[in-house]
Amino acid sequence: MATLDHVAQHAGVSKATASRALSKPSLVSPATVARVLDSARVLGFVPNRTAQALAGGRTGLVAIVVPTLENSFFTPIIRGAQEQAAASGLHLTIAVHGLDSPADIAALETLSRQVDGFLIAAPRGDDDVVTAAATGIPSVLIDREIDGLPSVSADTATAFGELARGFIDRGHTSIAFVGGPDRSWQNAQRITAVQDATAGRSALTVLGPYPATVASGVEAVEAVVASGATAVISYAASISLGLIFGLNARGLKVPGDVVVSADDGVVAALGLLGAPSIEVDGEELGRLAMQRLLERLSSPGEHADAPAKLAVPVRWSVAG
Amino acid sequence: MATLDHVAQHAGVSKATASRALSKPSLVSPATVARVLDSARVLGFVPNRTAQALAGGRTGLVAIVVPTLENSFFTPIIRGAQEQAAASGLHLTIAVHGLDSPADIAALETLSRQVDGFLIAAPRGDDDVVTAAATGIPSVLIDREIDGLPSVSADTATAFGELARGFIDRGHTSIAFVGGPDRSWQNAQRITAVQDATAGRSALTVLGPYPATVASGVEAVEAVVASGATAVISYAASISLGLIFGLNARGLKVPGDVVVSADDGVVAALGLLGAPSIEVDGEELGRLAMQRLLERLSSPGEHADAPAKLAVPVRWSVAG
DNA sequence: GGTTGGAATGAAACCGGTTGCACAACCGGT
DNA sequence: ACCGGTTGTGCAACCGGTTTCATTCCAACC
Repeated sequence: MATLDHVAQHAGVSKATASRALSKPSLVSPATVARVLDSARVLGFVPNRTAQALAGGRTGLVAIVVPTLENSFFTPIIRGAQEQAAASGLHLTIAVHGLDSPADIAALETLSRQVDGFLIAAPRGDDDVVTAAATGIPSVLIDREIDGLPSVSADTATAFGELARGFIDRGHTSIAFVGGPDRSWQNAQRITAVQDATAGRSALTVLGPYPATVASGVEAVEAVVASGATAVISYAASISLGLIFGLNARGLKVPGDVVVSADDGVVAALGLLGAPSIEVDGEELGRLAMQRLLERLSSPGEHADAPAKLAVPVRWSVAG
Repeated sequence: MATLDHVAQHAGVSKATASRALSKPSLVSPATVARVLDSARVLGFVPNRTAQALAGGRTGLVAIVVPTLENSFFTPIIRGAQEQAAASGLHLTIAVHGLDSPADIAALETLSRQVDGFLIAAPRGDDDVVTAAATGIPSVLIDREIDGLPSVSADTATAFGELARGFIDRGHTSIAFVGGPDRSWQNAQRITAVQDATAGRSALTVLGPYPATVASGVEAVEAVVASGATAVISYAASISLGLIFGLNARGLKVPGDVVVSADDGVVAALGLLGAPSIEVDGEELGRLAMQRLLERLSSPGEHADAPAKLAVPVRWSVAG
């Protein structure tokens, strides 16, 4: 395996010059640069990332923390982040937890010494816990907003409100909201949005919390039916899928007792069936968050400026 | 940030002794070990992975290559692998591609210089391409078997065959198989299993290839209906979901024109509805594969023995 | 023509661990 | 009392780059 030393020798220059020729060519005469580059090519030189990392104080590794992998909402986010990181030559590693137990916090503390930055998606922990974890290492939140921390979130609240309004306009007078995890920021946002939209205009039953899985959608059917709602809005696409299954199994037709889904590529399929839906571009979310993180990594001086909370608009449609 | 030097100083020993006390305690007197450990704790010492990597020639990073993140089949695998890796103090990074294009191969070539080992899940590339990629770096295949390479695969063929037989026993005489990606090894296994089971006993229409998504399930409904099949077996849970949606939308009841699903936690929900199903424990798959990889990493001498192809049994149920 | 300053380069320190080798202390055996 | 053999420890080299600092060379300037 060719090292920088070999390249330098082959090119007849010192290791220092070879290093500069490869990473900061402007500091070296064009002729020398050409010679070094040529030697590197001939020898099939690939710089050792580990050595670079040790010398540069950077690991070349960033971590994304997600509360669960079960919820397919997070996979496009991961992919978007991964692509963006790869474009900058960085690796992405995954840690799975919600940042809401002492063990989680300790794990993140350790992890923070081993990576250059964090992407923290939908953490369940308290504001101060999350803030503590994000302090001392460049971090960007996803789908959670906390003062003082940069974040990228899907602006689903607006869409959920519109959805509720759409149902009311169509004559529904009793709406059910099947809620997601208790400590989810997005869940709180959505509940508030739906509450605001229905206030004084329609009955609203908030159910939950339910984990964002198909199984819990099935499980929630009973409560939905009991609520007497004619329109249902759920926290997540997976829950909606379960709802539709369960309602069908009970002999209820689904475009009829309308069900709404959010957050997922599955929505594309639901869209085909004429269901109202909200579509979050998770890949974009991940990409943007990683972009922000990379910016912070490359210009560490700009801690000062107020970290931006970026709200990414989502697509939604009321009619099928 | 505390370094080994600080710990050594604090404990009143040399850097070398401190290092040994932490990584090879048997070489150091118990009393000294205790003292060093104590100092490390007090100072909050976390070993610098990069330095360890440089000195040890290991990166402490392993990669899992998956063809897509869209198919939720892979997420439990990733989680299982991640947990197992974390238990050994290794990071897991994700690369997304099917190992079937020149760009993919080049990317993997580069990646192989930056990680200690590969987990390659369901690669689409030819045997020799995959073999070439897995050569020169410890690798374990998941859901793909190739002579000469260690692998861990779900033994779904058996289950698919049983499923088909079950349908036939129940009187179905026309079965449709909605196939997955063309170059998927598992898909080929499953088609063969279903063909063998139906041979001479039932008509069989093989449809596809379809990507493993809900949308393609919806898309496949037309072809399924056209085939006249009264029982449908699909390659993946996501496809089955789409099928059920689409069939329902056409006014067809689903336990009735039976649909089978595979490979997913979603199956749990389907099970609730009485649909026949196959359940693969992806987490176990990922865990086992990572275990095999870790073994290879820790004992590099044993290249010699024939690498084992491990077939993990899957749970399946014909009746609801 | 001597001084000044910038460009190009090399020697060596450094990042933070691991490990081969040397050395001292201490063991039981004869 | 002497010796081969552990055991415990420290020194220094090493992994493969990056970076600081000093040095050399040359063109420009007064």
